[in-house]
Amino acid sequence: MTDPQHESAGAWAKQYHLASRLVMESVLRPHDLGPTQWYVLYHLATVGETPQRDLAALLQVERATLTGVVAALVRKGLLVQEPSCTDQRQKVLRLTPAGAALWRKLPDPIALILDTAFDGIAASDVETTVHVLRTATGKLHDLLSKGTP
Amino acid sequence: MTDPQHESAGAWAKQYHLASRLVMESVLRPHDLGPTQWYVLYHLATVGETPQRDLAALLQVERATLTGVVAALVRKGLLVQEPSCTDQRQKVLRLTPAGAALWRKLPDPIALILDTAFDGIAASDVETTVHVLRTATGKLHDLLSKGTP
DNA sequence: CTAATTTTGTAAGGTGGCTAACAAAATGAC
DNA sequence: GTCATTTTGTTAGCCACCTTACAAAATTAG
Repeated sequence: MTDPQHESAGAWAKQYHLASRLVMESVLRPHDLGPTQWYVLYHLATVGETPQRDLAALLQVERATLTGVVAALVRKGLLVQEPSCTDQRQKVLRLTPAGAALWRKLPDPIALILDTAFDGIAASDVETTVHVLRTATGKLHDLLSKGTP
Repeated sequence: MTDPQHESAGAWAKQYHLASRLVMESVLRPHDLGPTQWYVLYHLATVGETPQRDLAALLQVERATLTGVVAALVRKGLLVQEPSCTDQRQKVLRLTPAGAALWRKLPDPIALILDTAFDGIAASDVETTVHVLRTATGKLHDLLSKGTP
């Protein structure tokens, strides 16, 4: 899906993203977790029990997507999903002991990626990159909201 | 899937990538094409008939993935897949007249994305961005090839 | 020439993303 | 208090990508 004719910052953002996802997947594969599954565990382990609704917003995935990811983790016995006592529509997610134990053994793929990827690159250049990509992303979102009212 | 704790250049590459894919999908949706399908048409329209094997390498997708994409386009009558006369394992892909006609009517989503996203950003900043992302991507690939021999 | 190996495409099954339609619970209007 | 609306999660169906395993054709070894 790379496009040799249009080689540009756009293509490189994609290349970087794919490479970092490959690293993440290769780190997590031995533990039988996908990247999104890891993010869910990460959040529950560091922040504690969380309503599923909030998690969808935090991870920026659709409710329906999270349903599937959570179902996979519940199937593996790593977390439980129980109805909130104050609002019976909501479900609260919490690590099981097995989930917490797994988390303790898990490497941190994000730290590995950042340490590897930006090692030796000037901080100011990284800042410029973040700024350019953030600006570009904003413009694309503007286009989307204008183009599709 | 964004990760507020680790918000960094890593997350922004992803954000940009997702935004550009959304733009591409919204441009192509009226024509009932997905991004990868568009890239296949793009290549066949600008370069001419191509062995499926080569196309997989050019688009950087797995052979198995391309099988599905090509099948969808064949189903729509936009291209044909015929065995090579010199090597009967290979299949050569070529636009049909219908595919060529559709291509002529199609907008160029890549041009739209690049024009929108990087408009008004200093060329030197874009160059820095490309350099940082390319370097970071290279380091991640190094890690992958060393880590998994 | 035959037998082993490599190359090419396909099939099956999983992940993770989306939308749309739905049911149940909570909330607001009146 | 009842009825309409909003919120929450699930289901079902689609897309694009992956890996593994396979079959058929081509190439290489002997």
